Amino acid sequence: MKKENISDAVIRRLPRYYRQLTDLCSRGVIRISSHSLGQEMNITASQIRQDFSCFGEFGQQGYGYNVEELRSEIGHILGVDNDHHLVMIGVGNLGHALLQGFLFSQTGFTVDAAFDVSPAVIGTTVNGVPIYSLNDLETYIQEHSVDVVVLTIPQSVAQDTANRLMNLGIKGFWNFTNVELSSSDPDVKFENIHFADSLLTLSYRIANR
Amino acid sequence: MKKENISDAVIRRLPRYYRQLTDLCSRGVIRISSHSLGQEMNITASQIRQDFSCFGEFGQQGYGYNVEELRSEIGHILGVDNDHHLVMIGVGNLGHALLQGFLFSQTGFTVDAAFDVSPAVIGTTVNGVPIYSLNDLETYIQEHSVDVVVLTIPQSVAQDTANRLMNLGIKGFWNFTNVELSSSDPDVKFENIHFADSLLTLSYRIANR
DNA sequence: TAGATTGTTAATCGATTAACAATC
DNA sequence: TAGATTGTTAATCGATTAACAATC
Repeated sequence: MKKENISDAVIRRLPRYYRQLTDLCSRGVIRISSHSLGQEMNITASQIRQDFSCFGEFGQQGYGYNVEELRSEIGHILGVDNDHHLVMIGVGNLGHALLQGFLFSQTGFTVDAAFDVSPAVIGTTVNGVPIYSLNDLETYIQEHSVDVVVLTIPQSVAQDTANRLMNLGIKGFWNFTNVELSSSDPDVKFENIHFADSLLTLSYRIANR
Repeated sequence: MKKENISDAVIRRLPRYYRQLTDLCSRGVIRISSHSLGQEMNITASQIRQDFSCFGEFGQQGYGYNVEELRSEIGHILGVDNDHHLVMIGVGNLGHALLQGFLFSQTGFTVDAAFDVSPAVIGTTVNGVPIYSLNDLETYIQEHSVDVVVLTIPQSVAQDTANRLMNLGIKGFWNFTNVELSSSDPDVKFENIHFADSLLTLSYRIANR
């Protein structure tokens, strides 16, 4: 039975399922049961069936799940075939590294442009992505369809820049600044990568085993 | 009452508390109640008191918490004053960006060395951190105390490299490869930064609001 | 003292796990 | 058909929230 409200915990497991299924595909596995999938992922079979059942009926009794079909269903749920468009704000070391190394296309995103304040990079291209002046942001956003912005800018300007982008109608933020961004509009979504938080939890766990 | 088993959910909130308290400190706030802290962080006062009570009694009835003191207590719990030592494996775009931009010292870590296979970077220094050949890994680890390694290497060599490091006794992995690493030793801790997983959850949420 | 706020116990809520009828 | 495995309902477990006596 499809559910109305999907919990955050379920959503966060979806990319892991997708990753595991992609791996199974590449290993040539055709079908898999919730039990075997659970063994590989350290998740109970019950949870797997519960999770999938939030979105539909993808399996077959007595058989299990077709790997390729299930992968494609979960990809669809995650929106990898939605042709999302993205621009990057801030092309410092980290922004540069993402443009060079992160496979945006594998998650269904196209990077159309990047913006920075430094004359040294404005007008150049990184991995095929043109870098414009942050002064041209308003014009650009009004003329293009942008689903998500990546914030790879200094902490100090994070909330201000986010506000500027929200005023332009941006509703998806992939936030790499170590700042908790917020909005009064519940339709605006923030996804944070907090490096420091992550390393601190590791610090805690190596000190408390 | 101090608890024996701290749940993962609590641990993951600690760095956020630490961040918020650092901010309060810098704003000159001296004391705060669980209620006001909760308002600022969008957490119930109950949860805050529950969380803190896992580790001790840091507040005072009728007063609340001393911001600076509480910050220091939580920092101590997280291990920021433990003088953890860290080496980086793989100095590509991302490794480079982290060495240049991430403030390791703010989380109590010292980066002593980095390793790579590329002759172009071996022997050089990035932000004061010497880059050695991956061939010298064994010797180095045996001669130095290393608490955590950062894995910023290609997916394809992730698990093998991790195994090699585990054999050398490394028990803390900050893993930036999009691979689920595992170990049979429960004392080995992995903390993953899965960029793709993060962006996919954002993709899901902008498509389903 | 009176008001505020803690730490903790009890109640509620939600998520995970177990069980099982349905059925391929 | 018999065995396997699903989707779903019920039971359990754990985490969050509410309530309150203790006390600064």
